Amino acid sequence: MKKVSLQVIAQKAEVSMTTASMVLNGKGDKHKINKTTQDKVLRIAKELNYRPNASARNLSRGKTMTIGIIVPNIADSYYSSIAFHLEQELAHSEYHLLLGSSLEDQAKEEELINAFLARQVDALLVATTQQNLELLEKVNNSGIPVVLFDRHHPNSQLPYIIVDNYAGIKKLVDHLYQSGHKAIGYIGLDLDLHAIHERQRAYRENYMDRFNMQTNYMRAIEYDNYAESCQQAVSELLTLGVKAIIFETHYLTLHGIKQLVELGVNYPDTVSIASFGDHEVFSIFSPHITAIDQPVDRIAKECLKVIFERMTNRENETTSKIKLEPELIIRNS
Amino acid sequence: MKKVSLQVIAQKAEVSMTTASMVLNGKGDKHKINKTTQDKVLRIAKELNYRPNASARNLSRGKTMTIGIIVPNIADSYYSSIAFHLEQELAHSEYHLLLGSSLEDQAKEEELINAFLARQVDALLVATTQQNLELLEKVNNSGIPVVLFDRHHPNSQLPYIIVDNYAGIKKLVDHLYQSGHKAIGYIGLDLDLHAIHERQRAYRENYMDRFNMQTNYMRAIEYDNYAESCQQAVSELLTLGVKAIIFETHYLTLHGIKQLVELGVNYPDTVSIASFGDHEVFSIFSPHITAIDQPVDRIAKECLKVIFERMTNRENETTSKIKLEPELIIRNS
DNA sequence: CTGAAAGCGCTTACAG
DNA sequence: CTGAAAGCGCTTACAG
Repeated sequence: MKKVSLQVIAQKAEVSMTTASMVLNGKGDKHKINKTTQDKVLRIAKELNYRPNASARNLSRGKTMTIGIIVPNIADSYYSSIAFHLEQELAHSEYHLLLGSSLEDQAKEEELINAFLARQVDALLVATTQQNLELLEKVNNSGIPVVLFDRHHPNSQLPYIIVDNYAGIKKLVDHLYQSGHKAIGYIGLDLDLHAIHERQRAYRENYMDRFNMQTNYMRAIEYDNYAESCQQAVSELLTLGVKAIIFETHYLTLHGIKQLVELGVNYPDTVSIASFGDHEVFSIFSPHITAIDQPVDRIAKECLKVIFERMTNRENETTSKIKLEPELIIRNS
Repeated sequence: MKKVSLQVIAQKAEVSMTTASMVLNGKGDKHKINKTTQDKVLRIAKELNYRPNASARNLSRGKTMTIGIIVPNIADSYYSSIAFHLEQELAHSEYHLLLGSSLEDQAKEEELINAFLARQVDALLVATTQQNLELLEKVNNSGIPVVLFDRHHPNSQLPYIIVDNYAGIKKLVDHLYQSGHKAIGYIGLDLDLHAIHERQRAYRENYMDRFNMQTNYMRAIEYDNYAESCQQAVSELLTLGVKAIIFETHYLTLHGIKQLVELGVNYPDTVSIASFGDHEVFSIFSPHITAIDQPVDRIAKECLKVIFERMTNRENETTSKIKLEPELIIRNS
């Protein structure tokens, strides 16, 4: 498995590198190259197991056929399944994904953006911390398509694909209320993200304000040690006599359940629970957990659609802003 | 954000590209370049927000600072957390991960290997389908370090990091037996993987053979529709009067539980369950699930260690074969 | 201490 | 129909 270069192919086929290159790039017909010549080049390339050196190709084409994707945490099932769907969509293209986790950290995200740019990614997909929006806009304006997904900021002009966070929580609140619950708690994160603000606003407006609640059943906990904080918040709300709890993310739901189990509190008998964000296991363990489903496959598809549109029609500056309607899946929690 | 190249930096700093390049690569001192000159170059590069073009650098260095990782499915929590740990370990290096899912498919895996090679990855990490071992060995011998993880084949000379599959299942069998179970079922996959064979052999030798079991409580189901098949297998085993079930992977366990829940079969009262492969939720929902834990962080660390050793000491041809001892976590299932 | 120049392996206008 | 040659943006032996 010696490195076989275009030059080698050209020599063996007794043609110029130009010809070899054209044939191998499928431009043989376009350049009206002899069928026989084409076949010969192709055959030799195959025999020698020729793999064009992508670095060289990238350099001269100015394209790398790679898309950078930055998420808070690739170990999070939500993000990993988006990555999976992206990958599947790209499977029969020449594109590949370069992966990075920001851990919700501004500096780390910035590093990743810069590193990916240095690597000349053709596009950037980011579930952003929202703290590098300026940089991302510069990048986007400089010609490298940037698409935000999962999180965006209303003041930013960047294209995005998100789920309607407000609507999602509203559905949860309405569902619980209609099920007869008056004391509905909410456990969320204190992250400064628009998505989070929207979810919390939905809870406030559709529950607290609407029913003029006096007691504050809402908790916004620290992201850094959300596991324990979440469990503690559950206990607090329980003490306050809450009869239902909405969790802002699937992993908060998981930790909330953990606490209920540890406390021996029965759900939904003693307290109902509902999750923004579905999880594979919510329809496995008993009782099944009511949740807002975020359509990962659609998110992935739309992201790529926007990217490829922007990569082809440079003129088409229609900033695509897509807000998907999340679905309420009523189960028995 | 115009593209600023080395040339631009060199001009502004009034030095040659050679000098600029050396300084920016931290080789200024080595080449005894004037402190003042160095500062000037560095300052200008910073001002202009210089990002060296990685394609060009790759081409001339013959290195890409990227590691290809191929897993069966990045949406699988086990693989995504390995990817996460790899990424964290690499966070302060210049390395990044190029990601691919093979879906247990030989052709797809081969495509990924070839595509990654064309992209000149510096190393390849693969949880292989075991069907491209020859190719992988060629790659490895050609100087690009290949490390298998999670799966390997005894006949292959490739370095690997795996967990002791045999020991893992043995621990599960022994644990269940010591807990008083005589009728222990086993639900696994019919994939032709050494890891799988080892697990099944452990069950056969340490349970079936050892206790001379007449009835076959073992099921090896199709990977392609494992969800339904697994649920069906659970029902079958239950009918046979099995009092405990060992699941070969964490996702089989999940689907097994789903079936028990649907059937209204109580665990561990009616049937005990144990999982090869831990999962975040096993210690959340009640009852907690007894499982064999595969140390993802150690796997990630060892993979990189082997890779970097091989990348630095080309002579050191010690094929590293590491088998990690998996831990039995006894919970109440 | 610093620079001119070759080279990495492709692609692609240009010429014939 | 096909080729010679410039160029992509770096790195690095070599020379001084």
